[in-house]
Amino acid sequence: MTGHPKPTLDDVARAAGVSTATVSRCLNDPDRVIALTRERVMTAVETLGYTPDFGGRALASRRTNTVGAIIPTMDNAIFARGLQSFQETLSRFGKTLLVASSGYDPARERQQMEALAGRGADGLLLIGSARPESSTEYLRRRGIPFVGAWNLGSGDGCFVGFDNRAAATRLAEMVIARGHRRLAMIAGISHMNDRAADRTAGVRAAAEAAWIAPADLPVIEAAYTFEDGARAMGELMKASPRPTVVMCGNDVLAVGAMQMARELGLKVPDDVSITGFDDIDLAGVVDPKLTTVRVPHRRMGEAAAEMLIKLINKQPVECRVEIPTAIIERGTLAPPRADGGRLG
Amino acid sequence: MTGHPKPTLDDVARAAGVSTATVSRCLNDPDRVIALTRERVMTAVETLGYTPDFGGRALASRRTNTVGAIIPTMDNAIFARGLQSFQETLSRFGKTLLVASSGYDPARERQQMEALAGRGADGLLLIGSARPESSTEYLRRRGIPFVGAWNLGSGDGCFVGFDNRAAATRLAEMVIARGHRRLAMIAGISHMNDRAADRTAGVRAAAEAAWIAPADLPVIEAAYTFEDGARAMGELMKASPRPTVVMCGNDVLAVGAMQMARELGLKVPDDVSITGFDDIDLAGVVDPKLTTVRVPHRRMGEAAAEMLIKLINKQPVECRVEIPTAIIERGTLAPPRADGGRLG
DNA sequence: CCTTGCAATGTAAGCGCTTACATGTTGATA
DNA sequence: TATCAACATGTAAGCGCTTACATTGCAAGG
Repeated sequence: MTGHPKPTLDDVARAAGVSTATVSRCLNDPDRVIALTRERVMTAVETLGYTPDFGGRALASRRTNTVGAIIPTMDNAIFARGLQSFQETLSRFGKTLLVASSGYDPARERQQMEALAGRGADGLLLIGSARPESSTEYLRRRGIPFVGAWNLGSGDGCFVGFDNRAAATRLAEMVIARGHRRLAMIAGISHMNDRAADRTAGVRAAAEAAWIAPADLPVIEAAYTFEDGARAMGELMKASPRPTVVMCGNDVLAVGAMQMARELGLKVPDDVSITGFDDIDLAGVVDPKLTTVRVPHRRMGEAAAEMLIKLINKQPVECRVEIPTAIIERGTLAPPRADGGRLG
Repeated sequence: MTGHPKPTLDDVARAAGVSTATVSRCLNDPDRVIALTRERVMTAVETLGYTPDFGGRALASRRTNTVGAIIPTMDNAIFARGLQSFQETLSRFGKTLLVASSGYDPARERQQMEALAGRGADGLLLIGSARPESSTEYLRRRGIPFVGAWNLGSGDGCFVGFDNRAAATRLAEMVIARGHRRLAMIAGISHMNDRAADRTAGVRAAAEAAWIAPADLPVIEAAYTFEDGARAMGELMKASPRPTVVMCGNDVLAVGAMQMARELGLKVPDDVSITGFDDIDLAGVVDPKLTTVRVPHRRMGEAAAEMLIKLINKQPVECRVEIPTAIIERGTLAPPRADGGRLG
């Protein structure tokens, strides 16, 4: 009864007593087949446990209805959230998502581009805009449209994302307006990560505009873990006089910094203020709740999907969609203490 | 210069002045081609921007070197971690991972099985063991090996995972040994989630063994968010007398519960003890640090990949690999207060 | 009763690749 | 020098599907 382990269209056709063309039509455009036949075919499909071979189908039809996404890492809630809504939107349009990760390595990203192109991706979602010209050139040559997300590129590609730099500037301005003059920053690793680099640049710009000397804005880069945030905070707090506020490149680092502050016996925000970036769930759970920048990932994923689909269909698109961010004031930012936070 | 947007093997062969067979060999088994020819071919590949078509290749060679994974949701750090190492291990063996998500819906899981089978997956990683017989039957029929992960199934399939039930029992026994007699539990949603169900069952078993009445172990199910954990905690704390300990089905719920405790003015662990499950990074960051069960996801992902590859290669395998868990004692579990936690 | 036209189905040519087999070219051996 | 491996490359047959085109059957119009 079990028969052939991997039935083909031919097997189904034979079992149903029709031609392969009819079976194919049943599967792709059922209305073109009379009900009686269709039923026979569907029964055969069922009993044989037939599943169409994607490769064969793609080869013959020259369509895949597949789009790819290359994210730096899967191990990061930030991308997961946006990707989820990207994928939901795609599937509303009958498209399948293939996800690959690059590990923040441009060479690997390029590899994955080729892998996805080879798998027939009609379009690609990439993160940010920091990549060699040759990579985008490759896609352009193959006629594969792509959109950069999570950031707004400066080049001529299509982007949907946040103005990380401007948001960081606004937050820093707010911090300075509270009276802080000795800042510090725990930034994400900026190498090949334009989001992290932009956030740092934004804070620096605000500091400069307020005549704060670079020496009063030390910056430490740290990987995306609580521990790295904590370690960086430890470094920063060794200075004398201490910074009165530590601005972090993301919420994970900020929470790590808060933990270290606690261990050092420093009260947040009385002894030191801390700010984050992203507004992940966690930001509302820590004590005190984190002052941060809200970054609406779901909306962005949706917008990115819509843009990409338009590009694939060669419809006209607005090629630069900015998703607005918002500063969320909670409990970790306060004016500096009157004594200026001197040691002892 | 740009030429054909999507060059094929034929184009490369023509450009290099060789046959398609030679190009194919250059790409798949370079040693079988003399260096001079190989160079010509590679140059042509380069200048044309050629990428092999996966569909064509799979069709002709009847191999894909692809394995699939179907996880309940991408939006969850728990799976991300294990999946990452699963994928790393696979790529050491030259295999590519395709990830799909089911949204905890068996019908959708089945769909994804077919999609991955159609894409030529040589094997599948599934989560847990709760699924209709017909789904596993489908895979068996098509000769696609699969392993269930994150839990140890009872059936005849292959599994690599944790004994969620036993771990929960051990933790509950420890809680009871500390003197707690009025427990409560905030469980994950158990519908179609054997991990959550097993953890609840484990706690119940320990309670029963200690002659704790079911009334002294109320259980509320809550979704995987801080907020749901907090809400459930709110419910539980209305009881009088209050439970002296709240055991949570995962760390996210536990942290939500801790937050609510704080809002209610309850000190953890003095007024109420809380335990988690999973030992995510966050568990070491909250204050006090969470007592929980460590679940080594990376090791599991690795083991799952190794098992699946053996199955694909039809090598003999130990079909039931248990990854040991460990209770991590930190700050949220203490003996109940002498006054038994009466209200007021 | 023979067209005509349409609907339902069949026929067969590839889609881009791999690979068994055939062919051509060496250099070593007899 | 003839013979024959051993090697480098070419030839061509599909892999499982879709689809343009061909065929068939049948109702309606002339």
